[in-house]
Amino acid sequence: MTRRSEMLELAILGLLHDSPMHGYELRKQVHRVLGTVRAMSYGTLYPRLRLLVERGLIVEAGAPATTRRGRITYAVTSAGQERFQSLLTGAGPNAWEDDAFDVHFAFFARADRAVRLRILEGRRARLEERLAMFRANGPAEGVTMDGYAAELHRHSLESAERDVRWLTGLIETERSAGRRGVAQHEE
Amino acid sequence: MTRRSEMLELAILGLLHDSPMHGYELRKQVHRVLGTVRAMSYGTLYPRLRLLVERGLIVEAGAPATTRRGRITYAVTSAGQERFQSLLTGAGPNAWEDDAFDVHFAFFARADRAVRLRILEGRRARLEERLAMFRANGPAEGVTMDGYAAELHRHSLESAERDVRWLTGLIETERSAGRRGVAQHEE
DNA sequence: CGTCGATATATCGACCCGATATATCGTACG
DNA sequence: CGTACGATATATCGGGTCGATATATCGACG
Repeated sequence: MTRRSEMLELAILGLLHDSPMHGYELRKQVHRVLGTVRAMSYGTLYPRLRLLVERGLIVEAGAPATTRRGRITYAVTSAGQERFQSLLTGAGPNAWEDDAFDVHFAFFARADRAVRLRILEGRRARLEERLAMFRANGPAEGVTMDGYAAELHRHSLESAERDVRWLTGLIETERSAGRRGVAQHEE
Repeated sequence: MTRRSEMLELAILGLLHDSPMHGYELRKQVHRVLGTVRAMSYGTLYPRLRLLVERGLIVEAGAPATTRRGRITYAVTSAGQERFQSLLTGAGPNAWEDDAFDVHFAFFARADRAVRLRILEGRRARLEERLAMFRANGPAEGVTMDGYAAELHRHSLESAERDVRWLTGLIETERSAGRRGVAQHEE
């Protein structure tokens, strides 16, 4: 299991939990959550669905009468539910990376506050680490940069700083909700 | 040549033009331009360097006296320069995508204004297209979204909108510089 | 002079992407 | 009706990327 394939598995299991569907529809949903860029190709999705069936995490669940020819509807099994939970709540440093973070975040309603805080803080730490590295070889240092390279550097820095502020706000919300014993964002 | 490999080739040729270097240093520079996320692994870089040598776009150029054992310094050939220019200025829709756009932008000083404008406008159009798709299946529509999914959606939208404004500013600058016959950002 | 972390290249297996092939469904139009 | 067309839907393949690992040298420090 690579980082990427773990993330895709989490996305598939999480979306199928919301409601059973077939591959084509599933991919559209992944696009919705992840954006067009980081989403999954058919060449990845269909083989993976079969693999998940083999491993007993999902099953073909189409009611033959209502199912159009050529369509295969999938649903999560209880083993799949467990796998989803362990991927979501047992999230390690893999979940700090860009695309994996988004998928985890999208399913935050199904994780408790401790897990949410751990992922948010890990993500923020990762971004700050990257910011430090990025600032270290800015245009001020020995590195030569023309106007465009410097502008790109500035803009990237600004975007990352904005994301850090966003995360800080979310962390603060989780913490204050915890203090008051209120779950503000629950489903 | 896939989209990704074209982008990596552009990055390698462009960075080696600035100054000859060996693979390890080259990768650090790619990291600097692209950020840690979208950069290139060694398993991609080293085979590609050898391929570029085979194709005559770069040469091993280490002065044996000043070169540490085990180091191979590369420099662009004139064929490599031409390839760089054709990749940069002949940029098609591939250059509208996230990582490819960044690399092209980093080398803008070596493209003329017409090319820069074409890439900036293409990039903006791609982002706006994505924004439209993204807005279309927001939380308002039939799609059910809990608080976290909605928050992710909102934040992604905001980031993309910010990038569009950034591009619009850059386009305006290029246009007004053109009108006044001034090349503000030139090296 | 010995150890340790940074520098540097090379290679391999797992597996992801993008393109393509194939077929069916919905529907609009004469 | 029927037929043409775009959207829906699954399947597969080759090219190529990633991440891990192996190997070895350099520089600094005590």
